Amino acid sequence: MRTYGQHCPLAKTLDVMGDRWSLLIVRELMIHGPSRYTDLRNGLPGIATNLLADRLRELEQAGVIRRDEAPPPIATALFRLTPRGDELRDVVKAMAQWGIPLLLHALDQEGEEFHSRWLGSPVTLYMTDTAPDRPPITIQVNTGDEPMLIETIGGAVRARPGHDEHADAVLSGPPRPVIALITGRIGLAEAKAAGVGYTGNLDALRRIQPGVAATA
Amino acid sequence: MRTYGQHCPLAKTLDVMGDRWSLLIVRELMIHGPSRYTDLRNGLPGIATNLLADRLRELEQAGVIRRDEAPPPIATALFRLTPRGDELRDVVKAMAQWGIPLLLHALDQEGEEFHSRWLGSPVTLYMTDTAPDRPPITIQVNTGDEPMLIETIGGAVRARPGHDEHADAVLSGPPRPVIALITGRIGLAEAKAAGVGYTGNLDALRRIQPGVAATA
DNA sequence: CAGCATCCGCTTTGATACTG
DNA sequence: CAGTATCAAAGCGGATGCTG
Repeated sequence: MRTYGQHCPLAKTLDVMGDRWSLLIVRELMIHGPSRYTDLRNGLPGIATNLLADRLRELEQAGVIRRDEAPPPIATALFRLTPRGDELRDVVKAMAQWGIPLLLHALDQEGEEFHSRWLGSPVTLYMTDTAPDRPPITIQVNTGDEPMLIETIGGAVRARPGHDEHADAVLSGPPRPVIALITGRIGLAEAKAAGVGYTGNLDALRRIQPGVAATA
Repeated sequence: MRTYGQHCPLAKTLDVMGDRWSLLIVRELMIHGPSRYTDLRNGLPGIATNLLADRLRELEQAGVIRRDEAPPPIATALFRLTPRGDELRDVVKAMAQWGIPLLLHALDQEGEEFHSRWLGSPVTLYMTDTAPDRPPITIQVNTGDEPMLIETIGGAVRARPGHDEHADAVLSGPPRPVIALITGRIGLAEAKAAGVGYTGNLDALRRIQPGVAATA
């Protein structure tokens, strides 16, 4: 293993998690929960198969993930985060937050080929339900190629394709201002000016945006 | 530039900051402020000179750092974080926090060659003065090869070699439990059992430990 | 087919030497 | 001091093949 050889906590973390793909593997496990080798492969387009195997070994050795062999009859191994691996959530969140402007900028650049499912990463990585004890909420988002639902579930926030007649709020408009509004980069007024329409109660949105930092 | 090609804010951040040394350069600028090329080189033992030059170019292009040419007479360029670069503080902090156990583990392993100056990274990266409006505090730490002072200054926390007769508190003992106590991994009772002695008021310590997360 | 290991060409990194 | 130039070694991406 190549290390920085520095007695610094940041350098130590990079010694373990600084290799290419490592943090993205952790992201996959955070978003989707325990996953098979192939699930990870599908979620990480471009990774070489040997690299994925290498990384999984290294992360297991570092105590970040665990490989659970499934029971003998059916059986394919499942990879899941250890508690120690789950503690990387703050790291992933901080990096995801920093990346939101890059994401918005990329949307401006790369033509019109936006897929609604891309909402998944910003939402799941970046948002937390700050009031998990209150009734769950659902926000429907109409942007891009298919409607998406943003839902709270057990303190976390998920996004999945779908629609719901009884959503607490409905957002519609071009991807860029919609994402900027969702992630709190712009306010409602600015979003409206950029073509975002909504119905329902947007307090629901405020509940799942960062700000209060309910992680601690 | 090699990118992951994913529409995910984490992947976008890694596209920019995921290369080897990049985050450590940012760390140097966070700890020491605007720095010359040689200062960075000294703070990053092992980096190849061409890599440092490459990274500085890339980070400048990404808007993370700025290169300020000094005025014509004297003159050597200074590198400093842009506001956008300074926003990486949460990322660095989260990674540093995750790395504390690795640091402690490394101290157990690597013989007795501990240098007190290594306190610098954990302290500066990991701690924040949660009460910057109150009078500054000073904690003297006697561990390793030379006494260190931990001081609050303008909301930040620094560590530097030195001693102060009038420090608010004095900690003494073996490096491992001292660091664990400082970073809040263990409590006072456990630290005492591990050979840590103290005089003065340890409330000062509590003021600069994480917990309340005064970053937002 | 899932879960790798192997081989190969390319890119990135590391160590050192050299220059304005 | 602040880099550039050079070259070997390591890491990575892609394809392929092997094993249950």
